Parts: sequence; structure tokens; C-alpha cells
Amino acid sequence: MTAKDAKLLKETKMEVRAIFTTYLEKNKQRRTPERYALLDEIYSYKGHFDVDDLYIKMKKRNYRVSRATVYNTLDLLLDCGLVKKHQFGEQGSQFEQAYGFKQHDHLICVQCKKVHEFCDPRIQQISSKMGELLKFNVTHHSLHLYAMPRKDENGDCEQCGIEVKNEEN
Amino acid sequence: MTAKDAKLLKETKMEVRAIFTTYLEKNKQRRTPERYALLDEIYSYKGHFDVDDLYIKMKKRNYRVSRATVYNTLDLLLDCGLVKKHQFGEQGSQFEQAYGFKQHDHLICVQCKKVHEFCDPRIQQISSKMGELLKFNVTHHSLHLYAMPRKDENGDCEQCGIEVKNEEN
DNA sequence: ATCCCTGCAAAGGGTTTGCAGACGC
DNA sequence: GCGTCTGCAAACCCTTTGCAGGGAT
Repeated sequence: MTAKDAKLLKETKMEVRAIFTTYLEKNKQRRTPERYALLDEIYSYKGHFDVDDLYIKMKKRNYRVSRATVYNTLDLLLDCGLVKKHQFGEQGSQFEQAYGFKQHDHLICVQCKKVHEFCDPRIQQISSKMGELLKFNVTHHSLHLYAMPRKDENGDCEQCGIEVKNEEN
Repeated sequence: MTAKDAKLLKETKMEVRAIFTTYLEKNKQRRTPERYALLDEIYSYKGHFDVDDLYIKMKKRNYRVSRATVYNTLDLLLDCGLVKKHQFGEQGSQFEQAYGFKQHDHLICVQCKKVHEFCDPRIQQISSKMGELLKFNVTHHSLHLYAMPRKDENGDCEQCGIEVKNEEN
């Protein structure tokens, strides 16, 4: 990480802390060290994480929080819009930072389960058009594309290197 | 149900049974009565259902199947494309018939959780464009719009009649 | 000092698994 | 008859809950 990035990261962290503080005060919630420590940890990385990832990371930092607190804090962060929640595969929820990130959707590699991001303005158009049609106000959406990687010259996945299986039908 | 609908339903059931048989033979799976009974039950209703719905329906029909068999059979039906699986809210998976239904997506009322269907050809365009861009072959997708119902003259949901809550922020 | 938040561990709900017996092949 | 599918129940995983003690206000 460059010095510039580090500075930017620090600024972001300060901003999200401020937002969180305002939210907690407004909602008469206590500003506990655990909650800020979790927020800090979340904004120290990019990409998706699940509850256990976060729990383990905190442990490695020698900052002990219980899973219950992780869940509790994530609920608060979801509620104040600092974190987004996704349900990709079959199991556990995935989360990601939400502050300062622009709207995007996800393509999931069916082979290696890696998640890629993309943007397309037409999704907004579809949302509002369908809301209009069905008489709803769309608040949010989730679009997941599930896809097979293309083969490289060795027949392996260009992304993850695993051999690409042929589809059967 | 009109006589015409009944006839159509019967035809559909025969067609899906034939597809299932072909699939089972091809994949060296046994053609057990439980599997056909479940397929039949699934194609006797419209709309979404979860594993327990199906299990209960079978029980009411006095056809005893274990939950394990329901899961097993649903896996097979998913694999041969006769059933589609969805993960709407937080919990359990939902399923629906897939044969003879055109591609559609879902709008979920955040208030009453009722699921509405819609179609928009632009989603296909987005899928293929993004596949191209990221070098994947998109096999399927899921688009969920989460939305608040609009209020009627009494401030209630036009769809479900429950009072529409104001959003807080 | 209050009482909400935390940690811990147990409970919960949906799904999967292991095993013995049944049955499609 | 062989091998696998079924039913049953226990195991599993992620998440929620209950309770006693500690810390924010």
C-alpha cells in the first residue's frame, strides 16, 4: 500500500466512525469499544467477508469479541448503511463495506465460487420501471450472474486455473 | 379449474414425467414411486413452495415420504431443470416449477414478503454483455427487487392491506 | 447507579448424513 | 440377489437467544 492509499484509508475510517457515532447517538445505542473495533476491522480490508472471517480476524488481532457481538454489530452497521449484506451461494451471508462504494452487482464463478463485480445502469432502469408497473417503490435489489469461466489454451479456467468441466446437457 | 385447464395440466404432468424418466435412466438413477409422486405433487400447484410445504402436502395426500427423500428428489429435479430454486429472504429455499415457464424475475414486498413476478428482456442483455466483459459464460441469474408497497387512500398497502410504515431515515 | 451490552453456551431452524431395512433393477 | 433409495434420527452449520456479569451513560 502506498502512503497515499494509507492516508485515504485513514480518512475513510474516520468518516465511517463519525457516521456510526451519529447513528448510535440518534438511536440511543451505546458506543462500545467492541463496536468501533469491528467497524475498524471491516474497513481495513476490501472484498467480501462472512461472520466467521471477521471473528477470526479480530482474534488474530488479539481483540476478543464474541460471535454474538459480531452479529449484533453487523446488524447495526447494516441498519446505518455502512455495510451491505449478500447471500451468494447456499450457505452463510457475506458482507462488504458500503461507504464510498458505488452501486454494483455480482457475477459468481460456478466453478471456484469467486465473486466478481460489475456495474450496469440498465439495472436501475429496470428497477424503476418494474416498480412503476407493479406499484411498488423499489428500495434495493440484488442481481447475481452465475457463470462458467472460459477455458484458456490448456482447458483451464482463465481466472482460477482449475480445469473447466464441460457442461453435460 | 376448467376442463381445458385440467387437460392441459394432465398433459404437462405427462411431459414432465417423461423428461424425468429420461433423466433418471440417463443418469442411472432408480425410478422410485416416491420420486414420481413428488414430481406430480409439485406440478399440481402453481407458485412457490418450500421443502416443508411439499412435505406437508404429501402427508395430506396420505403419501408418506421422508424429508430426506424430498431433498434428494428436489436435487434431481433441479439437476434436470424441472424445478427452479430461489433464496429470497433470510431463511429456507423456495422452489417452483420450471417446465413450460418463461424466464422471469422476482419483486419481493419488504412488508408482507409476497413475491411478484416480472419479465424484462434487458436482463438477458446485461447477462451476455457482462459475461463477455468478464470472460465468462453466464448460465443463469437471479434478480430480486425488494420494494415497499405504495399506500392506498387509507395509508395501507395496496397489495396486502397492512398499514404501510414510513421509512425512517 | 442504571440497565444495556458483552461473552458464553445452549437452543433453534433448515439441511445433510449415517445406518438398517426395503425395493428397483 | 445386488446395490441404492428410503425413512428415521442424529449431526451439522449458521444464527439467535438467555443469562449473569461488566461497562457506558
